[in-house]
Amino acid sequence: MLTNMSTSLHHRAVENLGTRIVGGSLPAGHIMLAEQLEDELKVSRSVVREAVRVLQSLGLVETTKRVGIRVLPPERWNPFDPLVIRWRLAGEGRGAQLRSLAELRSAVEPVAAELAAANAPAELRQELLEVALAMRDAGKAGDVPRFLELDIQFHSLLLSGSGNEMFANLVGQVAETLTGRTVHGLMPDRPRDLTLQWHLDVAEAIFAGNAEDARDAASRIMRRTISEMEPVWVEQPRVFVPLQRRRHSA
Amino acid sequence: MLTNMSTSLHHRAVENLGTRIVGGSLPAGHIMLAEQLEDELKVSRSVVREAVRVLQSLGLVETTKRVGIRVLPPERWNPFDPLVIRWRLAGEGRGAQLRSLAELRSAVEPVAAELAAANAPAELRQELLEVALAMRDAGKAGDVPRFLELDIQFHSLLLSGSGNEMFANLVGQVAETLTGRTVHGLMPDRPRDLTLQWHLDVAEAIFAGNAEDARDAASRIMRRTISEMEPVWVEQPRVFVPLQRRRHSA
DNA sequence: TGACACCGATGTGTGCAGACATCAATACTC
DNA sequence: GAGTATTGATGTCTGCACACATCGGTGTCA
Repeated sequence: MLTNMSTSLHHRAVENLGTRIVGGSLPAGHIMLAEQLEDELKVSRSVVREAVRVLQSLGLVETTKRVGIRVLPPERWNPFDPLVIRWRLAGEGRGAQLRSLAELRSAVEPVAAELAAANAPAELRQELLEVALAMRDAGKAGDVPRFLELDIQFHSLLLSGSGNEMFANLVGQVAETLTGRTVHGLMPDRPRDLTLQWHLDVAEAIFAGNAEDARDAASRIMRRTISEMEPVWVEQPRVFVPLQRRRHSA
Repeated sequence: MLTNMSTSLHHRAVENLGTRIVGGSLPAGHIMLAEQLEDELKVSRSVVREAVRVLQSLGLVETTKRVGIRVLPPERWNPFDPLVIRWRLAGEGRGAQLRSLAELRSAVEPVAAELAAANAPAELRQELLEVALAMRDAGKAGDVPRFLELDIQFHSLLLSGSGNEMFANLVGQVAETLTGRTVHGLMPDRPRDLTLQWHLDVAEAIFAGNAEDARDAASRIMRRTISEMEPVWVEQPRVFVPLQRRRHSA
């Protein structure tokens, strides 16, 4: 072992291969041999094997005896896995990934708001309201970093408050899109008054237990968000997978 | 090695541990030792280590030197992974899992319909229309198995037609909920006329490129679906995870 | 005497090397 | 062309060395 630093070899191997596959430099159909990977990554057989097993569970590769380790096409990847999402965001697929996430958000958040209005515990409703108020203050003051932080917190609370663990799990991805939007300079210098008001509307409706209003206000935020972000993914080709048989994975 | 049959040792090890963890017989915080797992599963270290690595990538366990392999609480599991979903559906969490999936569907399908109306290729729109018509026939004839098959095909086409790979990836899970609903005897002997009509409405709106109508009709289907399935998950406690820091996974 | 900081022993995951088993694609035989 | 043998890759097992977090003992100081 030559250079060991803070991250395990396994981790680095997964990261290396995952990035290259998702990034496209290892195209679908490309075949690698375990032994070749040992040489290339300068690690032992066990490290390679454990890494390949993980990539296999993500749907990035499959192994066949007498053939080797075959890179699978994107349709086979698990698009919900945090690793895959991160790798896509870091590479060529960034635009398409941001669009997918934004569309997913636009679908989920209104329903999450609806569920939160019906089910969220009292403290969470209270906190949501406070965050919305703080967002308004930070927004009107033009404090962009603070606003971003509160924005993430708001949408995290919303998703958690739904009581749906799948929704709650999207917190990380939503944070990613929100920061990405700011980093890409897609946010106006000072959040629009309407946006601030809609966030307050969501929080108040949830606080009051009004599911329909919460959903409608959240929908408005999502529509605005989508329209603001569209410039990022213009001309990203959509992929229509022609009714493939889904495996049970493995 | 005593009994080797059709599935690899690795696969069986993952399946064994995954089922037990998700099923609850290995509770959060429980600590296992690699050596102990070798004895228990009657496999070698390499098999155990590769299996543990996969479970780690799913968020089911974490490993710590000098401590062992620790089972993680459900909030840490990746709720979107097909394996985790399958294990949950097979065990105690079945009700809660079905609810989560149904809520996710109810969020996603209307947006998918909207996107399909705007983007789907012509052949897919055509096929969707034909399937909807066939559903009507099978429904009126009271042919339940045929109807289920077409229903799955309809919703699969809808999700694929959105051109969003995350939506498209939900096909398997949606099929699971649809069959589950039928198996659990939650379907009326003969699908309601309104349901059949709404499916046709969705197909026609998408065919005509009318996004709003497609979304509204899909929403109606989803509301009906939720209300029909609610009996399955009555009294399932919701979990509100209190603003936990999401790791970058690994 | 008691509390605390230090430090080494211990045990566990991590990584390595080499062997044999298994199985499917290919080549060969008839 | 069908059946069989070969071959080469992954699958599995094992013994070893290392890194390092934890625990317990020891020494110091108050």
